[in-house]
Amino acid sequence: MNKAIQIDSIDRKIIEALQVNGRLSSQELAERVGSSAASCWRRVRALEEAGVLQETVRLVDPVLLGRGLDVFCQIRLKSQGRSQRAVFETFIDAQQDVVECYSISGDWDYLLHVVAKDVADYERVLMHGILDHDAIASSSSIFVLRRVKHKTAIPVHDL
Amino acid sequence: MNKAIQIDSIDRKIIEALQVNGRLSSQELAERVGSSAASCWRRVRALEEAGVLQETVRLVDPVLLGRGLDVFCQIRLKSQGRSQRAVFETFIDAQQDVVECYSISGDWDYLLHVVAKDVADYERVLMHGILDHDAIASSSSIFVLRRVKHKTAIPVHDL
DNA sequence: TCTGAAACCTCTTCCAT
DNA sequence: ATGGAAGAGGTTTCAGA
Repeated sequence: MNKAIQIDSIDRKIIEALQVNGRLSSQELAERVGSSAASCWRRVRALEEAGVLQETVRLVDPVLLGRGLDVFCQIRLKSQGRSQRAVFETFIDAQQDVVECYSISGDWDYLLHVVAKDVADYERVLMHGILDHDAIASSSSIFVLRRVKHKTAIPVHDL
Repeated sequence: MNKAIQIDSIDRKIIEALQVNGRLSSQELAERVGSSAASCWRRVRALEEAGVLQETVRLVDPVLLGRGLDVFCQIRLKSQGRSQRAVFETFIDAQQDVVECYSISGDWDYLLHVVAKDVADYERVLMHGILDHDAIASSSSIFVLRRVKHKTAIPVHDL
């Protein structure tokens, strides 16, 4: 991990390919990027050690798993002190229904992405889970009507 | 795809495990869920065919790839008509820097998740990319100061 | 539904370039 | 640093019980 690395155009293609299909073998990568399997294998290992390539995960269909409601929830804390924030973040980390949490600029302190079963379930998560926390002053929920685009791959065309 | 499926507690464990590590073999899955490799392999295939298990993707470190700035951008369209929305969504789908787009309830029509290099890059993406689009009436940007939590796995403990 | 075994693929190293 | 070759080891897939 965390050894500096120089990324060339072949690395770029490897990263691009693995972000879309994390199961490609060195052989398959080699064919796509125009190199050899051994070379690709070495590059992938180097990119892993540098921390560029992280976990391989399986994506799932939330609707089929009964988690059809996405909500973004903005949170304001009573105080923005370091300890207050640390306690809140530890608390959020333990909340299974909160899949993402960002510290943000502007009127609110945090933006949460909550994955709920339905509105009733969200009410439960929010009122009897999140908002029960002492540190929270107020919140505002943005309900997702539809996922228009949902990618995990970040662009690397301009390295 | 899309054949209805009954998910039992072993399927649940398989989904849980693959959401965290998408490279687990049938053998490894079998050990974790207390079943046989062949059985796990059949279950995984059934879950894939049902559409529950989707792609396997490799996650990357955005900072090491020069994409250290996340911004959430709320968009209001000039009109919410069907064709206006369709045109906008097609446009957004083509924008590499927009990794997520949600149609939302409330004061705004869409919530975009943009991954930019830095503030100057975001200004370019927003002003000379997104806001150039005719359909947009106004926008408001929420800058991410820090990723506190960022999971791709959704909870399945309560199926 | 499981076990076992065959066929297949992949990882990993070594070596010559 | 690269590509080719090759053995060890793991994975998929299909019989047969």
